[in-house]
Amino acid sequence: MAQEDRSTPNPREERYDAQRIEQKWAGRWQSDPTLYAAEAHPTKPKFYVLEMLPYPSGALHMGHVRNYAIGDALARYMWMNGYNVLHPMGWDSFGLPAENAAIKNNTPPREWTLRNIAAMKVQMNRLGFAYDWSREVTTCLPDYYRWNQWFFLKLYAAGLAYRKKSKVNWCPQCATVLANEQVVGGMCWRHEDTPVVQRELEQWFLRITKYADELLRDLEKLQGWPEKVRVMQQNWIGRSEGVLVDFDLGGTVGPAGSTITVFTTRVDTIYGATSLNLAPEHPIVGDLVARNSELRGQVENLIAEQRRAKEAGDIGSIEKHGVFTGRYAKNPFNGEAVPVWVANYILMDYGTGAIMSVPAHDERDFEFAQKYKLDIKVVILPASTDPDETMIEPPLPFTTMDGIVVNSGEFSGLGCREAIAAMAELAEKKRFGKATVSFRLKDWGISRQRYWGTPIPMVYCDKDGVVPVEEKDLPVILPDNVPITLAGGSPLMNVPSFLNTTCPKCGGPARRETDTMDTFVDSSWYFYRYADAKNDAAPFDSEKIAYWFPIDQYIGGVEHAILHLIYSRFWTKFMRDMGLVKNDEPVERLFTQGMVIRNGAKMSKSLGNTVSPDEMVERYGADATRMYSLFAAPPDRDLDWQETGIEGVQRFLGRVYRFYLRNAGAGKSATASAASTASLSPEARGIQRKLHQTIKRVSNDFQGRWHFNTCIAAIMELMNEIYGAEEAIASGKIPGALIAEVQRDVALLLAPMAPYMAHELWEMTGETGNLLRAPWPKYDAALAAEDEIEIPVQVNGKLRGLVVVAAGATNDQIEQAALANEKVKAAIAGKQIVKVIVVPGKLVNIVVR
RNA sequence: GCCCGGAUGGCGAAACUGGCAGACGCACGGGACUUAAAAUCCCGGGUCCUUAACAGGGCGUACCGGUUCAAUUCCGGUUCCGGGCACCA
Repeated sequence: MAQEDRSTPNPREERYDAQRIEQKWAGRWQSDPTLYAAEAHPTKPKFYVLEMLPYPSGALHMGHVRNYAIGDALARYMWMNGYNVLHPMGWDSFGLPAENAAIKNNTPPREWTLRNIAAMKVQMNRLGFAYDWSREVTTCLPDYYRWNQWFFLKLYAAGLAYRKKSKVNWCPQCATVLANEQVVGGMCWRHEDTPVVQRELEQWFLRITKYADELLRDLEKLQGWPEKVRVMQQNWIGRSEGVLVDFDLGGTVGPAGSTITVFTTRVDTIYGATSLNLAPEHPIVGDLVARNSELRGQVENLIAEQRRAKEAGDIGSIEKHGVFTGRYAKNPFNGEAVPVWVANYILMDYGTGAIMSVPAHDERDFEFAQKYKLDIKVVILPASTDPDETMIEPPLPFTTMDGIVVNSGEFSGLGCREAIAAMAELAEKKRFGKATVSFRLKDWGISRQRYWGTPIPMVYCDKDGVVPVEEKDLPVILPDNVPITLAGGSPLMNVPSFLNTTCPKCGGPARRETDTMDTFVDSSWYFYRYADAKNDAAPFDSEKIAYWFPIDQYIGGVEHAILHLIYSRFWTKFMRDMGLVKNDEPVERLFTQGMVIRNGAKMSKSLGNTVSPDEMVERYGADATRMYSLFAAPPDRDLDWQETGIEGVQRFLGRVYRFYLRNAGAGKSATASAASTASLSPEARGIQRKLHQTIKRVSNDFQGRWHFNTCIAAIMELMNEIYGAEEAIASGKIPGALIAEVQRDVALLLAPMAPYMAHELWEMTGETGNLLRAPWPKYDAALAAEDEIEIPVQVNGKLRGLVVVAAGATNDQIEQAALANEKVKAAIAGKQIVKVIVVPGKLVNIVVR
């Protein structure tokens, strides 16, 4: 084999060959499992950085790459800043797609899932993400899901898991139940075209509503979360304060009682109530219409209509109508009898399913009352300092809270807010009502009639009823070889060896629960398991949690702002109350990155605008792929993927690489060590200044707002300056020691964003130590400072000239220089100077007349 | 309807605290190197007007108005785009 001649540059060497470099380092990194291992450390500060774990669909998509590129950059930056970093990864690996795949390809869900995990792990490693794989969590394996079951038993024991028959959201495509949170505009969150229907089923619920108040209140603590997410959760919890008031129907009505309790946030308007409107599904409606078949039919129609509207997602826009029951109810405040109606715009699942209708002061009631010519009684007037003006009739409906109550007996003359308090007090005293709080948040239905999930560890015994599995008998193993169909009902019902068991109480024959858990249970606490992933005696050791928690930085898509993040918060609060953890909240700082889009639309298979990470890595390398995803837009904004953009980043990396190649051994050949600033040539001083300015900009962006696009731009500027100084380098005006310093620091600055390149460059400079443990470069403010600065001079706010002054010039000196400028002189010639504004170091504005 | 974002060249974007609008990159045009191409390196560029050219001037950050010596930035109003919530009583 011919030896290559070293005196002539080999063109293949000059080329930046991403594949060669990245394969080499990937091999080294994977052979050292301790490289990214985190351990509790006595002196180093800890930093737990976490990205949302993926569902193992089989391949990463660009959204993952962006998410993980951000997290990895941060993790590497923190390592280099001396932190003990925990940066784990895992797999949200239960869920329906595995069953669909099983049917389609005749592959068992477990096999399909584990194969996908293996494939995606290869992708992640190829991309160079620095995860501590010794802490890997795979939620579909018994060593994880047994703790789901364990937690379920604890929740059950605490009265926070309960079973009830209820109307549930059913997706015909998934053939299973959905939580309220998974219904998006009446459609299944997974099948945008499939309307969700209502079914009545026995379901397991978790009592998240017990924590509703705390979940709301603690949002205040989450100052490290995006405002947007906090507002979304606040809306979702939907707390509203109101008053319950009992209206008496007079005499016996039926099993559902003889009073109707309404919920209102505007009890101050109760003297204006002119009817009482019930949800069609309100239990008392049946009693009210029992003796009238015509009415019964009409109510049936209302129920059907409401259900249809709910399924179609357009409840909220249907025309209001209703039927009069022929009955009257007594307003306990003024003794008036008001007609009782059943109306299609009243919902059973909010408040009490019954309202008092106040047409004068509620838009919806107003619309309803107009249609049926019901009375409209004004009881609120505009507040005014002028008593005569107060009597002006407002345009109806008049819904303000800033009004004065009138025609309301003893309450007349009060402001709305005072009236609400006084009326609530009276209601409570006279025992026909009380102040209360209503939430939009509902308990979390976790039963799924599916195979590929955590079995709910409960048993049904004819003698003892519902009995929990004993802790020592966990895990309840999900059996293999289960025939999967998408017909209704859990596939586990057809597995006798699973279904038939013995009662933990009496030992007699019993049946297992065949429903499995919502996969959001898995993701509600997985990040705790990372802290102690191999523990087989407990979900985790509380001391390890105390060290690592809360998560310092969580990064993921905003699509999880409600579901995953509210369940996780709930789970943490429950674990805290159990005494397992000390933190009230799981996540200190949350970052939600923007979507990756292409041609202005979200990437999706149906649009055919997807970009494959594998293809990008193959064509441009992992570094270019990662770096482009950081460069193309600030991380919180949507990113429009453009093929030509990634080429630019690749070109830049090549440019950096060639700079090192051409100046190999710069440091060694240098005779002088770090030359003193005074002795540097102007060219060298320019490079030195730019280097320190660059370190400053990059460091600031990492610490502050994470605008990686601008820190990459800063490094590009530095390289442009270096290329511009090529002659000075060749002529020796720039000392080797300075070039070596640039090379060292640029390798470090690139390390979080382009780790392969950074490691290669680091090695090229002759360094042998682990780059991740090398300290992040420090800038010297004095070296970064400019000697002289260019100051724009404006005349009447318009740019008229530029003057160069020393960096420390006084305002007087700057002003003199500005007035001496020829262009400025011309612009102010013949005019009178009114004022001269000097902003030190920034600008001069001369105001003339 | 309510709440939250956003709007800057042909494109992605920058301007962090009210102080030169458009850094950096893409695409494009020109040049160097090459037999040629690729790669690489260098240069150019918001827009309109005046000019043979050198230059110079006007306009310009969605739109209208305000505050200020000075506004992409602050205030008031409007439009469009994206997201969340929605007969929630």
